[in-house]
Amino acid sequence: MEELAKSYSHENVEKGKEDFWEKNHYFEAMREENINKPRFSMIVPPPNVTGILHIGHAINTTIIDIIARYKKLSGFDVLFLADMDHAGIATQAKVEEKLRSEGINKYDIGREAFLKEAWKWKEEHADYITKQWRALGLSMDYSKERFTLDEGMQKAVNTVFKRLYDEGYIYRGERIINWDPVLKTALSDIEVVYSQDNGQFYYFKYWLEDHSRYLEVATTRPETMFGDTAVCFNPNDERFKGLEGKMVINPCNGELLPLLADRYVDMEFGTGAMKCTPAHDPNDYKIALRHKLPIIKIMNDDGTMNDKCGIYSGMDRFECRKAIVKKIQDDDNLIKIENIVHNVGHSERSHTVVEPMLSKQWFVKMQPLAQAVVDLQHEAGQIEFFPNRFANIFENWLKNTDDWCISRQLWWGHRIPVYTNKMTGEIVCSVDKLDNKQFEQDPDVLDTWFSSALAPFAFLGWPDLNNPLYKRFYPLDLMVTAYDIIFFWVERMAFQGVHFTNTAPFKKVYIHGLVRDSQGRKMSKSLGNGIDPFEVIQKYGTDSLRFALATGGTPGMDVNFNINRVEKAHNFLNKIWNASRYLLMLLPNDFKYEKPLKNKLSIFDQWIYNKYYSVCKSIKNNMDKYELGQAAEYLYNFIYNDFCSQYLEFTKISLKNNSYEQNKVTYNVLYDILKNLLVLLFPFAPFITEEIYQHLPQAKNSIYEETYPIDLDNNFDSTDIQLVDALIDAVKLIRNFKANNSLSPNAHLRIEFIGDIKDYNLIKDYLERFAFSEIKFADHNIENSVSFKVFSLFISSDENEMSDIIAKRIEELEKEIARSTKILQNQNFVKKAKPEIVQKEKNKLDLFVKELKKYKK
RNA sequence: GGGCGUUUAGCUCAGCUGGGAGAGCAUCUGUUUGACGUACAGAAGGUCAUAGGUUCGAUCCCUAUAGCGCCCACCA
Repeated sequence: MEELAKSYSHENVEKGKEDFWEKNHYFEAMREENINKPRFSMIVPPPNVTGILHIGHAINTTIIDIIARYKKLSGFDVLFLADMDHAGIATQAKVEEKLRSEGINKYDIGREAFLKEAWKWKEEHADYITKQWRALGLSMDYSKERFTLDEGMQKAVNTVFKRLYDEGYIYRGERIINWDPVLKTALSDIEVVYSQDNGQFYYFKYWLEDHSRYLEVATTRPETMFGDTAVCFNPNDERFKGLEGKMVINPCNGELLPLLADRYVDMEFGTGAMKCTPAHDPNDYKIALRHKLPIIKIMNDDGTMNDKCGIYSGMDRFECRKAIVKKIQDDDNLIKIENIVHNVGHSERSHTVVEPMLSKQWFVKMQPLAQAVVDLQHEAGQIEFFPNRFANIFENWLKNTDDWCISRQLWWGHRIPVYTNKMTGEIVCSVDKLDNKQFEQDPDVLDTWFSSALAPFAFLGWPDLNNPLYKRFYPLDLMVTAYDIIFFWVERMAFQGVHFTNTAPFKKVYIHGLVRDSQGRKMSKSLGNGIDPFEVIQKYGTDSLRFALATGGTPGMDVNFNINRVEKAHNFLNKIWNASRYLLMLLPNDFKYEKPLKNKLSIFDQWIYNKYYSVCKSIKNNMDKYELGQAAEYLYNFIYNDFCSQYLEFTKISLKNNSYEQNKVTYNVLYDILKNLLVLLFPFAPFITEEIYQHLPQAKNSIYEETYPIDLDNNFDSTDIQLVDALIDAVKLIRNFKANNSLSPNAHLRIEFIGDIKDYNLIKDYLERFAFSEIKFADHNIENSVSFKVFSLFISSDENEMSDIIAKRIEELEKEIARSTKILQNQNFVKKAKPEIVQKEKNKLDLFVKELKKYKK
């Protein structure tokens, strides 16, 4: 057997493992040998094919992968599906940019040629993403990889569209939408990001037609004044009594505007008089409908003013704002300019200021569809959120959401499957493509999220209900995603799933937080505080990054990424590496594992098994709750402290002193526990555990073929276990004592040990070795046999020193006794506290008193 | 305006059903102990944001307050 290298090198360990696993089909779901196992299914939130995976992807995929590997070793047939998103707007913007840099305008080459370019882009970037996935150590099923724009998805999307269209849930209508003048497309409400921007509030004079007086009207957007068709005030506003129906002069163009009263206007805000621009403000639009006002669009798609704006036509909207203010000022109609901070909507993608605009678009009528999800939640509680608080956020959104604008004025995406008959003008929605000689297809494409919403079922083969993948793995068992795409994705998957498959598309949703920098700031290019996961991997390895990400925080909470944590993880892995190396050095060449007989186990063996079994239980409990950080913490502490610091050290004594026959037991225990520790750690750090595993005697082809330890029998003599705990405490006390008294750590002390002694020699050796002290056992078989916890009596050769120490100890004991007595004298405590708590306290007091007696006799 | 989260050691964070406050890093002291100096042994460091309440008992439950952060809505 090849030996483990002297020191842990993540480069060597991680090289080639993904290939090995993949070649051996460990990542594939629905292999014949697994078909009788219970299933567990997840998909990765499809990353955009725009390119680079960031630390946010890393935490998301790491969580999913840990669960996938855990489930796999727990005996499930796991589907962890690889997929990517065509990311309409984002990708199109990138491709356009690339073409521009080559001096190509997309309109010159046309739609078809542009799409060819986009597909080329997709192929290149998909390759790169796959490489990154593999670097992150993901165990996705690549053989079933899907893309939101692949053939199957086209069919699914068109099927969904047509059904919603036929059922009246999709309609085309003219409404105020959010327009991105840079990308020249409509956006949905949630693609608009609001920020508190500095701005100006302009107060203008609106003269009455007869010039008898003027009204003050304030606006933040003077450039829209060409689109004004009224000035409004609240009907209860005394200031404007009797003015309704009169006309005022629009100071930007001299045209007359009616004054009208509408409840919408807030008397407290601004001047109480509001200009109404129906084509460029959703509220104004509603007012216009109520009062049948004309609706005038005054802007082009690129954010320049259109021909309704006289001399300003063709001017950029912000230039126009300045120009109009200047003109009004020159006309002496400017009253004042106030600096304000107000909420301004920006495009999520281009970051430009979004222009609300009247536009004919396709919409999904959300209320009935959303309500179906809410109803299902209430009836069956189908989707379980973790952490639970996100369930309310999820539901509130569904209850309040508006219609969803799904059409985008782009080329890259699912083209809307609606056609106009060129001859008859008839509108036809069709799943299959219609002949373009006879029919003209709607030029727009669908919002990317429209297709990714179908992912849970469409990626599994829907609408083919007989697809084996769909039959076996739908609905998904778990969806893992960050809270920032609950509205974009989780909600929409939910309503589409419920509508088309009559069930929630996933049973459970695990929501994790965002990764921030070590000071909790959002990572951003301008701050230069971004963490590139692949740089971290290069330096510390994937295993370390994974472990750090899994233990860095708690579910639902943002993680402040601290490189210290990765270093800690790396040191931890090094620790296991070396512990394993030590063990492999020990084991005889012909070692064959035999389950050690219980009655052959030493007190130390029993002790470690006991700790091991209980830690297994805690780990499994937490893994099942997806409390990965908690599970990893248990594992970390067990490996560092119980296994390495304590048990490995114990074995050094017995291995030195015992016969080969006895040592065989120790070898078996060591082997057994180490092997299972590798299995427990495997989900978090798959590479190093696989590497070590393959060096173990009797290793199978891969650690993948091991099973997660479960159903362990933990029936040991608690007295023996307490004894070892007591020994550990004793060593601590002695070391502590030496340090506090400026004695060298290996200074010899004579120690009297009080308690019922079983493995006399072992204990003696142990204490001599780890406490460097001679042991004298006093009161062998004294009256109580459980007093292992407290037994320390130090005897140094120096009598004075000794009395100091005893005095200190007595003081301590008296304090403890006082505390315990006080609690126990409280009748309410004795009456009302749980009996085991009371008993615990009594036992403690008992021990303290007994120890004190020893010193005082 | 509505909702949510958070406040624990110098820093980054754990703390699962209420029963003597934990880790890693940083700091200080010591150590060629049978794998590991990427280590080992130890020390120091906390009014668990504040004020009330419930309870025999509160970091944990309730109420208020404050700081920090997020989400939704949105006023021209």
